[in-house]
Amino acid sequence: MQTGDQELVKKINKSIVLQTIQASSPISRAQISKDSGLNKATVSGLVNELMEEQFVQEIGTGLSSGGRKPVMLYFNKKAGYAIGIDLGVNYILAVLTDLQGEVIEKIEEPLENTSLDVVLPMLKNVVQSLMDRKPFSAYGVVGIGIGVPGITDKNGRILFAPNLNWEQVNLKQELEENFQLPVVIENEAKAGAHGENIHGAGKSSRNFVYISMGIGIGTGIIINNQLYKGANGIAGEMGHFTIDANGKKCRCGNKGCWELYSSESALLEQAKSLPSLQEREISLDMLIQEAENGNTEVIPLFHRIGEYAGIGLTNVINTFNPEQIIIGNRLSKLQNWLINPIHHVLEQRLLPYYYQDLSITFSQFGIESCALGSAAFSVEAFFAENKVTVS
Amino acid sequence: MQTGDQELVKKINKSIVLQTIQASSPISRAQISKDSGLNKATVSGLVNELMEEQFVQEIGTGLSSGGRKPVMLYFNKKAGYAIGIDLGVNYILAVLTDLQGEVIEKIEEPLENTSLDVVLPMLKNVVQSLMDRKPFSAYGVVGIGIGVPGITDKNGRILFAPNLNWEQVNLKQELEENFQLPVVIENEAKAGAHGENIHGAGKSSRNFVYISMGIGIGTGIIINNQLYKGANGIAGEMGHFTIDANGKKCRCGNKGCWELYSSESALLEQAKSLPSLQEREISLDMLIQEAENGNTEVIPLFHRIGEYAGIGLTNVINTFNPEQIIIGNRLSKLQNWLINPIHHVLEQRLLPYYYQDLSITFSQFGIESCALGSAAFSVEAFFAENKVTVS
DNA sequence: TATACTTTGTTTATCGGAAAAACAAATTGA
DNA sequence: TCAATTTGTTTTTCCGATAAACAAAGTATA
Repeated sequence: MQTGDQELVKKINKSIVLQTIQASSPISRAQISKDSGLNKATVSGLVNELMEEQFVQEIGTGLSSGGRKPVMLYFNKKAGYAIGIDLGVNYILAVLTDLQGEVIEKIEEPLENTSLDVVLPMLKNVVQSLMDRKPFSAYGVVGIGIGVPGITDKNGRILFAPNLNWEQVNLKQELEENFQLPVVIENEAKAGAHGENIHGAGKSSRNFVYISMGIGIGTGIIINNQLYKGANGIAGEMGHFTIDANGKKCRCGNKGCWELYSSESALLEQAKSLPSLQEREISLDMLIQEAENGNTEVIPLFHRIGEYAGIGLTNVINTFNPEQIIIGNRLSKLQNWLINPIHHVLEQRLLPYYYQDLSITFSQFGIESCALGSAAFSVEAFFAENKVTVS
Repeated sequence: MQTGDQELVKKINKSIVLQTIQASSPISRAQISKDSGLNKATVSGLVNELMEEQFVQEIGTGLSSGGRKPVMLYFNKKAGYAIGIDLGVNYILAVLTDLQGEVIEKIEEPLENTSLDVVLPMLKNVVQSLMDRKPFSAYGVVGIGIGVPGITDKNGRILFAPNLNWEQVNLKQELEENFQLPVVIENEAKAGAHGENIHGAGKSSRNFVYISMGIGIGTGIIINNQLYKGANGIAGEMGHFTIDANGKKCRCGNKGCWELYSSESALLEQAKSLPSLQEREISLDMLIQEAENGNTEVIPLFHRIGEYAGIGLTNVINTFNPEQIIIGNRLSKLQNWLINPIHHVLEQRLLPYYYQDLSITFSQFGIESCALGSAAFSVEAFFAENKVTVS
C-alpha cells in the first residue's frame, strides 16, 4: 500500500517544479514559486537538485520588473534521448527524440513481409542506426518505445496482431536483451493518444479520445491526462463495436463492426467497384489525387466514410463525454472531405449537451503520433526511475 | 495546484488507517501497522485522533497470540447517518443509512405524476420523515444524495430528464436551502455504479461498468475505483449508442440506440403484440409471472432481450476491457432468463482475451443500488470535509 | 513459581522536508 | 545617493513519520 511520507511529498513537489519549467521555460525560481504555490526556499532547493541531475540549466538573466534580475531556467531537453517506433502494417517509422519529444532523427522503411523473422532484424537495424546517430548527452538513450497494431498485455507481450499475423510475441524481452535498455510495447492507438496528449493536439485537454483511422480503427482513451488501459491492458477496441447488429461478419468474431464501414480497408474495398477506377491500381494516395481532381465518384465515397465515422463517433461521445476527439493515422489525410459529414452526423445524432463544448480535431503529427507517443512512454519511465514524474 | 506537504501526508495516512479499520474491523493497532506498512507510533497517533472524532471506538481486548492482548478497534458506523434517494420514473425509494451504508429506515412511494410541483413536496416530506426517525448520534444526518433518471451537470443541476419531462431543474439548491444540509445530485446509473462499488457486487473490482436496465439503459463507469464522469459530468450514456445504424429513431436524436432493443420499454412494447397476452394489462411483474408459468411466447421474448443485451455489452467490453459487468435496476429481475443468452452472444462476438477474466454479475441490491450509492456520495463528501477520505 | 520470551502500545529521540522569516544581493527610480 | 522592490539563499521553526527505547500485559517453560 502506498503510504504518505516525506519522500512522497518531495517527489510530488519536484515533479511540479520540473513540469512548470517544461511548460513555461524560460522561467525564474520566483515565478515557479508563484505559479505552483510552493515556497521560494522549497523551489530553490528542488531546482538545485534538478540542476545537479542535469535536467535543468540556467540560461542567463531575464528582465527586471523593478528589482533584482531573475535567473532564467530551462528544461535541458538534450540531457537524454529516446527512440520511438511505429510498427505499421506496411512500414516501420522510427524516430530519435529528445526528452521533450522533438524529433532529432527519423527513419522510414517499407515493410513488404510481416513475418517475425523479417521484422525483428529490421527493427534491430533501425534501432541501432538511431543509436549510432545520437548526439552526446548526459544520459544517452534512455529507452525504446514501440507501438504495434494489435492488442498487448500489461507485460508488453503482443497477444494478437491480426494484420501482422502475429500471436503471442514477446518483442519486449527480445529487444531488451539485445540493447540492454528498457523497452515499452503498447498498442498503436494508445501510443498515438499518448503522443497527442503530451506533445500534440490534445495538450490542452484532460479528457479526450484519439481515433486511429488506419487499415482498421483503434482508439486510445485519455482520462484525466492518463491513458486508460482497462483490466488487462486491452481497453479501447472501439473499432470493433457493433454499429449494425446484423451487419457483415468481422474477423474479430463480431458482426457489423465500425471499422468495416469507416477505415482504409473499407475505403479501398468500396473504391474497387467504382466504374471510373476499373482496371487501375487503387491506393489511398491515388484516391486523394482523384478527389483533388474532382472525381465525382470518389468524393461521395469519402463523404460516406465520413458519415460512418460520425456514427461511430456518436457512440464514443455518448460513452465518454470527452472535451475533444482527435482523429489520426492515415485517414487523417482525408480531413477536408471528412470533417463536414462528421459534423453533420453529430449534430443530428447527439444531444446538444454533448456537442456544444466538444471539438473535433485532426492529428497534428499525421502519422507520427504513434512513434512520438512511444518515445514519450520511454521518457516517462526514465523519469519515474529518477523519482520524478513528468506528464 | 495541489502541492505536497505534511498535511497531505497526514490525510493520506489517516485515510489508510480508517479504511483499514472499516475493511477489517475488529482490528488492533498492531495489525493495522502490519497491514498498512505504517509505523506503530504513527498508527497510534492517528487512531487516537479518529477516536476523538468519534469515528473509531475500542471494543475490548482480543485473543493473545503469545503476548499482550490486543485492543480491538471498530469503525463507529453509527457516528452519523446519510439519506439516499432513488427518484425513479414511477416511484421514490428513500433510505436512511449509517456511515457504512447499512439501511436503517426505508420509505417507498409510488409516483403517479412527475411534475416538479408534485415531486418536490413529496421529496421534502420523505426526507423529513427519515430525519425524524434518525437515532441519536454524534454527527446526525450528514447529507442527502439523490439519483435521478437524466443527465446532470457538475453543479448538481438536472439538465435533461426525458422520462420525468424535466429540463434545467436545480433540485440541489432547493433542498439545501430547505434542510441546511449538503445535497448531492447524480445520474441514477452513476449512483448505482457507486453503490455497487462501495457496498455491493463490485466491491472487489477496481474497473467495472454498471448497466442500469430500467425503462431505458444507463451506465456508470468505474475506473480505478472512481466514478468516471467525463468533461461535463455526462459520460456513460451508453444506452444511446447505435447498434443499428439505420434502425428506429430514438428520442435522443440518434437512430438504432441500444435501449430501443433491450430495456423495460422495449420489453413491454414487444410484449403487446404477443397473441397470448392480448387484452391484458402488461407489466414487468406480470410478464415474469407468465414466464414462470411457462408461457412459450414470453420466454423467447426474454431471451431476445438478453441477446440484444449481449450485443450492447460486447460494445461496452470492447471499449473498457472491464473486470466485471454488473447488471442492475428493474430488468435484473430477469437474471435467470437473460444470463444464458448474454453469455452466448459474448462468446460468439468477443475475442477470448476480453472474455476470459470477465465476470457478468447481477446487482446485489436489485433496485436499491441507486439509493445506497447516493447515500454513499453524501458520506464521502462528509469525510472529505473532515480531512479524511474513504472509498 | 520464577523467569525468559512475545506481543502490544506509548514515549522519546531523530530525521527529512516544507514554510516563514530574516537576510543578502541586485536593480530601479526618485 | 538612498529608498523601495525583486530575487534568491540562509536560518529557524514546525510538523509528521520513523526508529528505538520502554512499559505493560500476556504466554511458555523449566
